[in-house]
Amino acid sequence: MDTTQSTDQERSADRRRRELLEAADRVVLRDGPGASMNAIAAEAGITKPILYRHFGDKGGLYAALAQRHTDALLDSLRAALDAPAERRERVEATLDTYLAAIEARPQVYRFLMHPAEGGQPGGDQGFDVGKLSAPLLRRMGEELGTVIEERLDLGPDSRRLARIWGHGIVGMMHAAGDWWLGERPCTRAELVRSMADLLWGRLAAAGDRVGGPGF
Amino acid sequence: MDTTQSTDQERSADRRRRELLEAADRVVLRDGPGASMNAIAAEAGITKPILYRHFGDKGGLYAALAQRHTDALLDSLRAALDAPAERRERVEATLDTYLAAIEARPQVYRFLMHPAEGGQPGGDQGFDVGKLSAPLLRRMGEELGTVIEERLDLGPDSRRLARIWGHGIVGMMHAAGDWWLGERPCTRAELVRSMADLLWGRLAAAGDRVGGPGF
DNA sequence: AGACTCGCGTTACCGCAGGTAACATCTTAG
DNA sequence: CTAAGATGTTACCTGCGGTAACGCGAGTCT
Repeated sequence: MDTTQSTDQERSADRRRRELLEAADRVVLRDGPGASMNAIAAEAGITKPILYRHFGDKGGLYAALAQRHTDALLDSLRAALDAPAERRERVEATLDTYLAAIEARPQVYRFLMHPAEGGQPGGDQGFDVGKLSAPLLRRMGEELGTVIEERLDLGPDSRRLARIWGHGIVGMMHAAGDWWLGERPCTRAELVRSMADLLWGRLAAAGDRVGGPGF
Repeated sequence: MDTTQSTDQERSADRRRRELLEAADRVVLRDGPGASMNAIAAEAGITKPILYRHFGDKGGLYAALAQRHTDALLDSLRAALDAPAERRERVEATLDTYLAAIEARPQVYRFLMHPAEGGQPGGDQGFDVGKLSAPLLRRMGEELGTVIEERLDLGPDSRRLARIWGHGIVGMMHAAGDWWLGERPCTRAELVRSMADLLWGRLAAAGDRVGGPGF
């Protein structure tokens, strides 16, 4: 009945859990975001119900996997953000870190980016709009927002402003990165510089083109 | 055999197509992005195979639906972008237009945003990373990039820069909007202002907070 | 008129995915 | 030796995307 002497079994369960997650990782890396539970179970050398015992449902496995990668990526990003350098340099390093990560393992990040679909037939209608849209993006946005708020002096509304900017910048990074991955229109460094330029207000500062639209 | 006298049937087919799309629209509006083909067919008062005859597969219906909304939204955005006003005002109007749209019909835009999942079992493995990720986002990004390039004088690399910025800004808008829809941390106007501030370089211009991190 | 095609629509089915119930087994405690 | 409980299995259910095969009414050709 007591909960104190379960260390042994918990250890074992945790180890299995990690093994399963690593297997899932391999499958996702190979098959992309559409990896099926069957495939993951097979890769782990077991069968489906075990996966479900460990993770509840596919969303659970998704969440666990997402947390692993999100943690890892966030650590890298934090390191870039905390580097002792000029702000511009830190921002560029952060952007580059993110892009390097998605460039190295695109399948994984494609898997992480979109929602779990959900849609239980018998259950609720699910009006929680965008509630659990993309965990990685959300966490990155929050994190970046926190960092911005910690580091910068933004006046009275700093909290709100920082969070908005956090999510906004992450979204910019993500969308531009996704597009860049598909089309490869330039080098990573160029992309980084261009995005930093955008954040540095070059859009606002640029001159109008001569001969405007029609008039 | 000839292809000239098919106007009548084409009219009819087009009308049915439109009806089906409107039905699909209603269902997506009600059931969210997980709307099933069966549900859509039922809503339209017909059965599945007809949908497949008209749209090929779910991706086809998805594409058709996406095009409708994307066209409509892009028209609104172009209008905001083309308004005879200061650049800052136009940017704010554009952001606000987008946010108003997703606020008005969140389900629809949630449906539009994420990929079709794909994953044909017998066919290719699908290594086209992010190729067809989110049509709406991509089109908006391209469109905005074009507009930026047309309007602004950005020096030698204007084409590349404009496209990057287009996709980046759209991503920012999307991510911040998605987060805002879920949490509603502030009014729409505040969000718009904050994002415009970001684009106007306030991040770069802000002062460091007194007493930095640990040192 | 009668046969022929052809667009529109149906029922019934396949394969596969997520998810579960029920059974088998191996270890460990008393 | 027996009882409990984790570990793993097979076999199954549901629902979805997608398809094949058939039914039917309207125009067309001879």
